[in-house]
Amino acid sequence: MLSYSEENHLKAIFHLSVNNESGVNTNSIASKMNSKAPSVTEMLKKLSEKDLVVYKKYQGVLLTDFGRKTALSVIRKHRLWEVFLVEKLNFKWDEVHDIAEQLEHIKSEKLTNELDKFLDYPTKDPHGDPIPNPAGFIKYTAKLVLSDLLIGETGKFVGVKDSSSTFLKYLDKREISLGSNIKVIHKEEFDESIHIGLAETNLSISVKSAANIYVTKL
Amino acid sequence: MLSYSEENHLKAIFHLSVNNESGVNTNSIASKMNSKAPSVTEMLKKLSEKDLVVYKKYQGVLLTDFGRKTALSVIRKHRLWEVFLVEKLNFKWDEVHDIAEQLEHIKSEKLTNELDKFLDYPTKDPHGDPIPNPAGFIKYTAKLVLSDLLIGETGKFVGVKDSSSTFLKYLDKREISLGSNIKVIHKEEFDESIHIGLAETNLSISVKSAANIYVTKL
DNA sequence: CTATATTTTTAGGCTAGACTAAATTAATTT
DNA sequence: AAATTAATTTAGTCTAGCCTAAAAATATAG
Repeated sequence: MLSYSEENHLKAIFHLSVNNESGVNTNSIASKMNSKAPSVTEMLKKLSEKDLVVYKKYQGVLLTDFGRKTALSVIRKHRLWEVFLVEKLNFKWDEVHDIAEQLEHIKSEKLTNELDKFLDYPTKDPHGDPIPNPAGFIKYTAKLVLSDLLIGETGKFVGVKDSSSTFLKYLDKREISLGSNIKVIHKEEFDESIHIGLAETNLSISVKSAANIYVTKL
Repeated sequence: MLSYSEENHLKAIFHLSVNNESGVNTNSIASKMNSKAPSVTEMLKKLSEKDLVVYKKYQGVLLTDFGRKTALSVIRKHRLWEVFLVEKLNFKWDEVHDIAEQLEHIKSEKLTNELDKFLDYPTKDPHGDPIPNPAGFIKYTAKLVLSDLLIGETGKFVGVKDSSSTFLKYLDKREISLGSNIKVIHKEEFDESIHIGLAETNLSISVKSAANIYVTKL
């Protein structure tokens, strides 16, 4: 039985492992966990004992298959609960993260699988992130970002990179919501800001924002 | 922000306070918590610091109004989650306790209240126990037990005193379920066992079982 | 009303998980 | 390639929550 802290470290390592085949740094884990490097080192030793990670002093850390599966089970729960909160309990997509951080640690396989069924086997969470299946398989889709589109192209808004509450509220205010079609009308040379067309309105957003918006080309 | 352990101690004290106006014993709390007396003493000091209980050395402990409200908020969450598990996720009433013990500590008032709304404001949990309202008000109903009924009387099964999984399974096997009408047909003098009539069948149960079955007289 | 038994508290120890400060290893610069 | 900088680990400390054993207070019995 893993502790919350162990599960959270596994999750952090999992997220940092993406595009990082060579081993995850102690410091990057600490910063993701809002803790300090010595706490991480200690935890890595423990996770290594339990065969959840492969850890060699000063060499960074990687998940074992077992560790990866465990991390994905936590992520699965997190994302299922997010769907539950938005679909069933009227939460907005910017309100669900902190609660899901708590719910993801509830231990009951039956609960997770019944929840999955109750929600009709969703494949994505409210931010567009894929939900791992019970076996720990996760279906990644190639990630294109709004700022990658050329002038004249249209993309469907399928997810956000940074799902901080402030960014999500920013999108809500501008009525840019998951599933909308977004057309790139013009790119400003001066500041690289992008003029976009939505169903009803046109507006201008910064590159920084555009780089946070995942789209699929239409 | 209270810890799980603090919340669990408050809950234990609350349950032990019923029919115990004069103060709850350290040992009884320890036994309910599966811990030892010194751990309880330490916790009582802390809860007292936080004005959740009134505690005087060697004199037992009682909840303050604030402590009582806090305990009821945890109990409210516990029971709402139990309803959710049974009504929405196909759990049996004997399977929900351990999971609700985890879910009851999730911190989000909005979550609790939205869940309440989603479940259509239930007043009882799957074992017939009343669900406190958001203000911490709990509506007790006078508790009559099947073994209190006289021969010829019929009661409606509204709850169980001991909700251990073994007892609940015992009831399921005999198809005695919440809401059933139960008629007392005969009481055996020898062993005080009770012959009862259900919708379809008649059967005989022990006094011990009958004393665990709450009914309202019809 | 003393003596014994029971209950509760104190004293001191342990583990998990965090931390700071210091030491060590690795990486980078010149 | 040595020196400096950065990253990581070790050493030692702290708190929460638990424990056992011993001491103290209360309750019970003769």
